[in-house]
Amino acid sequence: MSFEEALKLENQTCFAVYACAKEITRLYQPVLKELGLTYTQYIAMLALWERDAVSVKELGERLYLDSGTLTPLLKKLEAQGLLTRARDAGDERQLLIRLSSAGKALKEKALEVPEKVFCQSGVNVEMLLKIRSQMGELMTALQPVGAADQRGE
Amino acid sequence: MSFEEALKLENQTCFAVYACAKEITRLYQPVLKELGLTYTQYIAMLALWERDAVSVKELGERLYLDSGTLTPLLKKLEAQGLLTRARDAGDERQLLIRLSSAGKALKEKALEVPEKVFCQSGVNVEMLLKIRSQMGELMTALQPVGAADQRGE
DNA sequence: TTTATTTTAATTGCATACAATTTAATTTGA
DNA sequence: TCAAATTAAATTGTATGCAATTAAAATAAA
Repeated sequence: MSFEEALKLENQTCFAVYACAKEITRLYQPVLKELGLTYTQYIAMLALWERDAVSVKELGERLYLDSGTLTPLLKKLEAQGLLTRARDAGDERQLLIRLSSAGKALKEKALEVPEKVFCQSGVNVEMLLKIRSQMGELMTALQPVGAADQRGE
Repeated sequence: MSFEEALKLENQTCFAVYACAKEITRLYQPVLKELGLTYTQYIAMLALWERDAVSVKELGERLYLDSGTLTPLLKKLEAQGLLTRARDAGDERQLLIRLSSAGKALKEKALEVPEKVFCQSGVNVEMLLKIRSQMGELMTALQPVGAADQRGE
């Protein structure tokens, strides 16, 4: 591919992924609105439904988000009564996020989200699974770059 | 897959794409910093290098961005001297975006961006092409949903 | 122990994103 | 023609997203 071709928008894999990510969150939006959640709030709740009483740091590592994003987001979820934020008694640096009963209860309503979104999309299961595995491959291919610093390389 | 499994973070294709998109822009960031551009500004310039003197609307359709995002972004690029913003004489509603000589000249420096980013990533060409075509498929599968309104369905 | 370093969140500042509304210009229709 | 509807940007308001800095707490090291 020529340098010229390499700059065309339609040839950018980065743009394809970027555009898809936005389109996907757009698809979720109306469904999540029924739960009173934004997309980012939804994935935060997904993480908490899997593992409760975690620190902001752990949550951030799982969601690839830092405290700059999570602190205000978690404050909003706290204001909605879905979770509590309290310092860890053993290590006051850490803030433990715990689901409230309302937060746990919301999971029941969320159970139908994946199917609803899937039905609204024109995607079949095979494509979905293929994409997920491919994104996983891509992520592991990209991650070492940033992770090298942490390992001191 | 059970409803329970369907809510696990690692099973979310949406999250996989969302996380990859962020990781990709992170990868571009240091390379684009040398050009004085953010990722979104970069894809806007890519579009303009392909076709100059376009309206905000046309640019928005190609980038999947609306005027709420583009107006401030284009004002910044104008302030950097990369483009001009002027109403279309034929239709005063439209704002025509035109590259300045500096904006056109920047393309030369940008020619090496794709390769630089590619080399920094641990991705091979095959994976890249496969992902791009898959994202294209996904986009067309998702687009009809939103596009139906425009077609009046 | 007591200072230096590290760790964890919060904060600050900047740049998106996008829904909803507003404004100005153009086109449609009665 | 001229009011109604439509279109294109800009604006407003809310919610991310992240780099960089700050503050507080814990750990390491001298």
